[in-house]
Amino acid sequence: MNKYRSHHCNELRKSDVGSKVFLSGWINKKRDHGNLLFIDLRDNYGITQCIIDKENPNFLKIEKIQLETVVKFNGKVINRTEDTINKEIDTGEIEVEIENFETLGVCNELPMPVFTDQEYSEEIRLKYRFLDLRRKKIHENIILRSNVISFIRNEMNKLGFLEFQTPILTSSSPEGARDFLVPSRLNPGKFYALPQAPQQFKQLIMVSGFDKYFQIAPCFRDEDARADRSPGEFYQLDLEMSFVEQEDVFDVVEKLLINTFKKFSRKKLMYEKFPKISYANALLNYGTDKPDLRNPLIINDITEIFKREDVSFEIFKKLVKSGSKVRCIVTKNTKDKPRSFFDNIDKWAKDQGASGLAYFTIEKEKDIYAKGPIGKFFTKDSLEEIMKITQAKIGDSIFLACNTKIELEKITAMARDKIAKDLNLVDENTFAFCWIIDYPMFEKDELTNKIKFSHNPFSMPQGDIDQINFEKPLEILAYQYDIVCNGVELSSGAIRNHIPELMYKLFSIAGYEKKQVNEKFAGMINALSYGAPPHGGIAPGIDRIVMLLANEKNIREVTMFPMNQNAQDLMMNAPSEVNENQLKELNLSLKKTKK
RNA sequence: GGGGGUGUAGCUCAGUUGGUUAGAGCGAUCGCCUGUCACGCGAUAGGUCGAGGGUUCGAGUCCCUUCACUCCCGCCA
Repeated sequence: MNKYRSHHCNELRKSDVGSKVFLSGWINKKRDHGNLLFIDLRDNYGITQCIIDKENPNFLKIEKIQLETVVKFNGKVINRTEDTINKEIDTGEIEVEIENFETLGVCNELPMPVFTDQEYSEEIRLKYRFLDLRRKKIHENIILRSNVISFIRNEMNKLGFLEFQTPILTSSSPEGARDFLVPSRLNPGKFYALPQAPQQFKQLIMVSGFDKYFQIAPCFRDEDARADRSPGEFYQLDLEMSFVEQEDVFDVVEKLLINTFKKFSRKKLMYEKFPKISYANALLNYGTDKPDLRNPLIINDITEIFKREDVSFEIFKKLVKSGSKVRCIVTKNTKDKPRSFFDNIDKWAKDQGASGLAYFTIEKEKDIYAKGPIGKFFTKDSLEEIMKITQAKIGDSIFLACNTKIELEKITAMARDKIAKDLNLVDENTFAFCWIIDYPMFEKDELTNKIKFSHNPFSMPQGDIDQINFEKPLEILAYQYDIVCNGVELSSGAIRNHIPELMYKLFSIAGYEKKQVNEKFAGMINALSYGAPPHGGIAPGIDRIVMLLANEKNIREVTMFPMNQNAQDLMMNAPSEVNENQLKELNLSLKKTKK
């Protein structure tokens, strides 16, 4: 038995009544009745109520102890009377009668209270993160994170994956996000980069013959923060497998995620087998490549309707003639919704910078007709055609917008969320996973008009290699895939291109000469020339998985020591200035900045 | 880099149309209280109203500039 505690603070029960114990923990709360004092003593495991009265010579001293002081109490476990039992806590049937005490860690006046349900500014929470982390909700989130990670690690081991560490100091790569750079003392003027992901290393592990690899890998990207994106660093379950096709990766990850989500959440899973949606269809039907499938609304293209003779909605017809498209969202059985419902959505769309959302409702008296401001422009036949394309029924309403493809995707995606919210269509108690597949290998940079890799330059293009038409690079699809859950992008992965000649070819389309590829991806391109197995993998984001499981909207709620939006650690004062000597050793000098 | 929101006591917030000495709860300090579990009661201390400038007889409140935090866009192979 150690000198600090015989039991932790969530251990004593009725059966312990009468025994002498000693507990250590934080003073969570005092209730001082003047001649009788209740103290809630808290540790990682729970709370035990301790009690002392003025008969005890220590009473006055204990009465003065500040909240959050760390103390050790010696005492006797006593029974609580029936009417004083606290059912809220596990130790609520007993209490500890304090005999004497020892202060183990003093506490100054607190900059923020620990025991309250109040929200505080992030600034104060991050500066005093060690106090913030004592609070129940976030304390439990961090424990959840630990449990999720060890569960995943265990599952991966069971599946025969080997866990390896890869370098943190590596080389900068030209593709992707901005790198964090680390100057090299021994190589003046040269820099390491922190890895954006262990991408090349995990492929090299496959070339080295290890067959199945995983790692809970830190990834570093110098990009601006969002609620679901930490600045600087985050963690991925990085995994890679040899001799696999896309479906083999899907099998492993799908089972792993289903097991994990079933174990750590009570929410329902909408699909036990993740639906697969092509990138092109995702953009068409949801307006985004990270659709929230809890939302049942679907976007349809009805451009063709506006080429018909019997449709007289001239504004749209004119735009369609000049290349615009028309897409629509059907809402089920909304014919009796008040006018304000429709107008609010139209007004909302205008607030988003769109030209609004036109709408009509399909009704039937003798014949089918459209009711609403633009209803008169549609004939019975054209409405029947719309109903065929969109699966709309009588009593349903149709919201439509006309614009270029990209603008339409943007506004319809937002409208889909907005309308579902207004109609309360999203079941918050559900997880809806899906795969997004068939990503294009290349895309056109809107600014420069140049062809660039749309995702991972190491992905394998689809189809027979001899048959690929490199003249039309934008039509080449890749074995590249994402997992999306509730509209959150959880991971992306690919079957890799392990054929050097094909790699050079694809890089040349994106504007890289063979020499550049050899320089920038030296380790990997070289390795692929010495017997590389076909391989592929994926990397689900750990932080976002825990965020979903903890039902949090902000990634800092599941991160122990996060940085703020400006990538500063307010507790550790990072980043900070360094002294002249350090700079000199690194062969660096600082430009004078205006201040 | 751009747009929105917020900034008043240690913490969370209120503060009307610009008008007397800027308030409350929690926390702190002091006093009373033997069954509370958000204990109760009374008192005291605690303020550069984020900062700077302007309008005005008068600014927490209106205007301009600026800073911090946050959400979003850009960015995130």
